[in-house]
Amino acid sequence: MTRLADVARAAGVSMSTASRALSRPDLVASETRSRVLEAVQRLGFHVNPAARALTSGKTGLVAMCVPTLSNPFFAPIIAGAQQAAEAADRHLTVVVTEGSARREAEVLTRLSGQVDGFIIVAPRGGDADLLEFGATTPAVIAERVVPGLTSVIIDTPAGLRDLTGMLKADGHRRVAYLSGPEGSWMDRLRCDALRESLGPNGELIVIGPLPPTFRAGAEAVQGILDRRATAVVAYNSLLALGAVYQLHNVGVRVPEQISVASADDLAALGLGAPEITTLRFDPAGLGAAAMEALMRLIDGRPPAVPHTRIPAALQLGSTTGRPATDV
Amino acid sequence: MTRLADVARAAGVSMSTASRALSRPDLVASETRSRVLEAVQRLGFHVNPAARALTSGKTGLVAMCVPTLSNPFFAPIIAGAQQAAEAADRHLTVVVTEGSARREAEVLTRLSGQVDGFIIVAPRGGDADLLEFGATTPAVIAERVVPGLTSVIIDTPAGLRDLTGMLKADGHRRVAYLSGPEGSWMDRLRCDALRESLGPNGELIVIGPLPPTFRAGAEAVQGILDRRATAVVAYNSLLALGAVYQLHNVGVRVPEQISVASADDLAALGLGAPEITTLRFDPAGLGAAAMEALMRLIDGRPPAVPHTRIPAALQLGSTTGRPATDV
DNA sequence: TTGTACGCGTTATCAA
DNA sequence: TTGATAACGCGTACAA
Repeated sequence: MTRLADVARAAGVSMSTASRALSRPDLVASETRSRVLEAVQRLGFHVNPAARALTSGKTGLVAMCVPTLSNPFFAPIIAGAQQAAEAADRHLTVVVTEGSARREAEVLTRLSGQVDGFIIVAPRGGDADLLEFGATTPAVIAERVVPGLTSVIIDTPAGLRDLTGMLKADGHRRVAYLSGPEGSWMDRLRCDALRESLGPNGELIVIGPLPPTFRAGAEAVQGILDRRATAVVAYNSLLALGAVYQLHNVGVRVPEQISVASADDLAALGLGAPEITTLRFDPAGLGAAAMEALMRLIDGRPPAVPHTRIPAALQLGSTTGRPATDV
Repeated sequence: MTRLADVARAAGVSMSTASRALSRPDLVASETRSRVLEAVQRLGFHVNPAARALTSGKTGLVAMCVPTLSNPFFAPIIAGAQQAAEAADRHLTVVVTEGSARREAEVLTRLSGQVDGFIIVAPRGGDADLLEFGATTPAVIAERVVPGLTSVIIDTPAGLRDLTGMLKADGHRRVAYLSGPEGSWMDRLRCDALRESLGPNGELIVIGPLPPTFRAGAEAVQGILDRRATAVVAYNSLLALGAVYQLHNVGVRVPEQISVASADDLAALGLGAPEITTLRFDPAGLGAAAMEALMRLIDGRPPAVPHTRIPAALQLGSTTGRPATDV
């Protein structure tokens, strides 16, 4: 392993100059700098992250806390963050909190000091706890807004308002919402957006909280039929697909009798075999944006925008339409 | 941040004794050791990985390479490995290779020297390359066997032989296999197991390679019908579910006309709404076993077993049965 | 069995 | 703009 000392010797400068040429190039005469960089190239030098961490306190490691890996929604978010980290020569470590506020707090405590910062995805902890934590450690929140912290979200509520507009225009008034996992902040926001945009003439029937699975979607169908909804909006595509499947099974035609749509897009699972009306967005972009914001925080620069919104566009499928019967 | 020096002072011993009590407990008097451990607990001490890395060369970071995060099969494997790492005070960094042998090689090169070892899941590289890499860096292979390297696999081939036995007993002779992603070593193994256990009187119709998605499963149905298979075995549950869905759509009854089964178990997605006949196993156990084997390798201890097999048990569902028509 | 003293590779402080 | 030097926190000969 070639060390910085070797580079310094080869370039005929002191170690401190060599170090500066790499980490603070602006503080070094350009001629000196190029001599150092040339030596770095020639010797194939890479800084030793451990040694750097020891003095600078920055480990080059960033932690991402996710509630679960079972929900495939998080997969592309992680992948996006990981690529952004890689591009910046950092490592990403993923920790699963199992959707438990307690375990989330434990993880944050245990890891702080071990990593340079956190991306906390869909946190379950209270605003106050998160705010306090974010005051001492660089942290970016994803899929939730905590006033006072940097956050990145996908604007599914806006997309749902578009969706509701379309459903209303099609004549739907009783809409069932297959709600997401318990404790999900984003779920509440989506639910609120639906209820509000449905307006006083509509009725939102909330079914759940539900695990975001195919099976739960199928099992929710009875409730949907009992409550005479003409449209169903599901928290995610697995729920929606399960509902479509079961509606099929019991002989209800989609969309002639009941429309089905989903609030998120699990395109990666290739779930769109019946082209479900859904929201389309860029989850990897969410991950990358969060990582970039976090890196600014770590470097002491202010984040470009405190709250980033990734747009979610309504994508029409074949599972929504005008209801045959008006209730 | 509490340092080892603080622990030593609190326990009334020297730093080197405190250090030994943690890394080489057997070299320390049991009474001293417990005093140190008590102080560690009380002060909430965690070693500084950077400092340790500087002297020991071990970073406490382990990398797990997975082909993709889109396939939910890998999620519980990652979670299992992550928990094992956490239990051993190590970090796990997940890197995605996109199923590309080139990117896989790049990742391994880039990260070696940055991490203590690798868990390479379903690698795409050639045996020789992997063997060469494993000779210089601690590495455990998951879901593939490379002679000369430590590996951990789920024994789906054995499970598939059980499944074939049942299908044969039910009178099936023409079985379609919805094959998995291109380049998957395990896919070949599963395919071979099916063909072999089907015997000379049976016929295996391979459809694919296919992306492991719901949509691909649905789209494969036409081929299944054209080739007059009476049973379908899918590489994973998403494919199987897509097939069941589409068979429904075109009016083919399952299992009366066609049986459907899956070679892996995506229980976490709640995909079992129609209880698909599938193999049941413990993917988190795979991840944990891989991590434990790797930690032995890193510590210079021989792995307990060179090739670990996680059992896969046949789990009967409602999608398989005796075929109505014999061909 | 325990303690002393040094080195790991880098960054930061301060003086030149 | 550059150089000397002192940390950073821990492991480990070596000595006791």
